[in-house]
This record gives sequence, C-alpha cells and structure tokens, in this order.
Amino acid sequence: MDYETTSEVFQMLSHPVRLQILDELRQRESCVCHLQAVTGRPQAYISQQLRILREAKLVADEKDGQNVFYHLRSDLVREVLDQTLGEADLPRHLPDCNCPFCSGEKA
Amino acid sequence: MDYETTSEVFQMLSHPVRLQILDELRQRESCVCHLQAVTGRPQAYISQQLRILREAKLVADEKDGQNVFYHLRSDLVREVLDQTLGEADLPRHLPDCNCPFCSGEKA
DNA sequence: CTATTATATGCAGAGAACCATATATATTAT
DNA sequence: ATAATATATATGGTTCTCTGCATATAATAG
Repeated sequence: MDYETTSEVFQMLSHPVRLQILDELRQRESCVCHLQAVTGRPQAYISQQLRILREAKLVADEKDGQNVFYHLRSDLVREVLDQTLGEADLPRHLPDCNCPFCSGEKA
Repeated sequence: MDYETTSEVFQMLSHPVRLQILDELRQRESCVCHLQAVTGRPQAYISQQLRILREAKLVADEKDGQNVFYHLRSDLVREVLDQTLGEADLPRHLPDCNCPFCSGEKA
C-alpha cells in the first residue's frame, strides 16, 4: 500500500468515537442502537460515523428486520487494533440497549 | 491507552508526508535535508511536520554541527508501520541529498 | 392507516489541518 | 565580518473535519 492509501486508513482510526466503534465491531457484530449505548452518542451521530467507515470499506452492514448490524471488514484494521488497543474484552450485554442481543432475544 | 490518546497517535499517521517521514525514520536516523530529498517537499514544510511529530513525542532530534538528525522514538509506531507498510527497505544514498550520509562523509 | 421504533441523510457553523511564503537563527566557510 | 548552508518559526488563506440539529425513510405494531 502506498502512503496515500495507508494514511487514509489511519485517518479513519484517528477519531475517538470511530475507534470505539471499531473496537466494539472487532469483537462482535453490533446494531446501531448498541453502538449508541456503548458510546453514549446520539443516533444520528453514530450513523454518520458508520457511513464514513462504510464508505472507506472498513465495515459492512446487513439488515435484519428493524435493525441494521455492522461488522468489521478489514483484516488489516483488526490487526492494528489488536496491536494498539490490546485484547478486546467488552461487555456482551448493555443495560441501556434494547437490541436483540442485549435483551436476550438472540444469542 | 484510551481511545482519545490512541486516536491522537493515528492522527499523526493519517498524513502521507508524515507517514513517509516516519517510514524513513524507522529504518535509520535522518537529517532534515535527507527527508527533503526523500519527499520532494520544501524545507519549511518538512520542518513543520517534524515539529508536529516532535510535539507528539513520536520522534526526537539531535543536533550535529549544521545538521539536525531525527529518529523514531515510539516502539508502538514502529510496530504499526511494520504491520501496515511491511519491511522497510529504502535506499541508503540519495543523489539529491548532500547530507553526511548521502555524500559518504559518514557511514 | 397511524404510531412507534430503528436508522439514514442534509445542512451549517465553529474550529482545526494543510501548505505556501516570508523571515529568523545557528553553524561553518571564506 | 560576510556569505552560504541547514534548520526553525511566524503568519495567513484555503480547505477539511467535527458535530449538532432537523428531517427523511423503512419496518413493525396496534
């Protein structure tokens, strides 16, 4: 990868909320409302950051009923996050989230 | 490292010229004029980017006569660059550079 | 059909980053 | 002392980024 392309990847990582989203997604797929609960940011804000990450092809989305689930799509980003943030060990269920996983509807 | 601090490191890497400078520095220490020759950018521009990297504590400088030599100071950045840019194998001597290394004055 | 819930998009002001140009300082050579 | 070379800083205009707020769409429930 050339410097231009590589710097564009780092650009995506150079933002605390995007970083937190990617940290969550490297551990498991999450819907938007889950990421809202994790970050404590407004829904529109999360959707905007997800769009940026989607357009950079670092994440992909998959619709399931009312929810849209996002997952990490870049092995390089996964490796870089492992190296910089260490092992991911984030809570599975959040009290502030009503998503199918957090409410126990899905495993 | 928290998301805020980590994102600040990535911020430094999210710029093609800074990335090229760090790529050079992970292989060997370089003076400013060498980095000028490597990047093809004006001297003032390089000095500005070096100041940003210096203030972020990713590089350090050492004066030697007329020259100022910079070197990489962060193991984390070195590891991340190894992972993203691969093995560094950049030319030792540049025709456009008059620095002590390039002109053969120093080994 | 209407209301509700989940998600996406559009827009705009504030601030930050980028980069050029001009200038300052420090070292060495003549 | 003067000139040349290497490096640093100051300043400013332009362009991006961030982020809040308003609104749009899509799915499901009643």
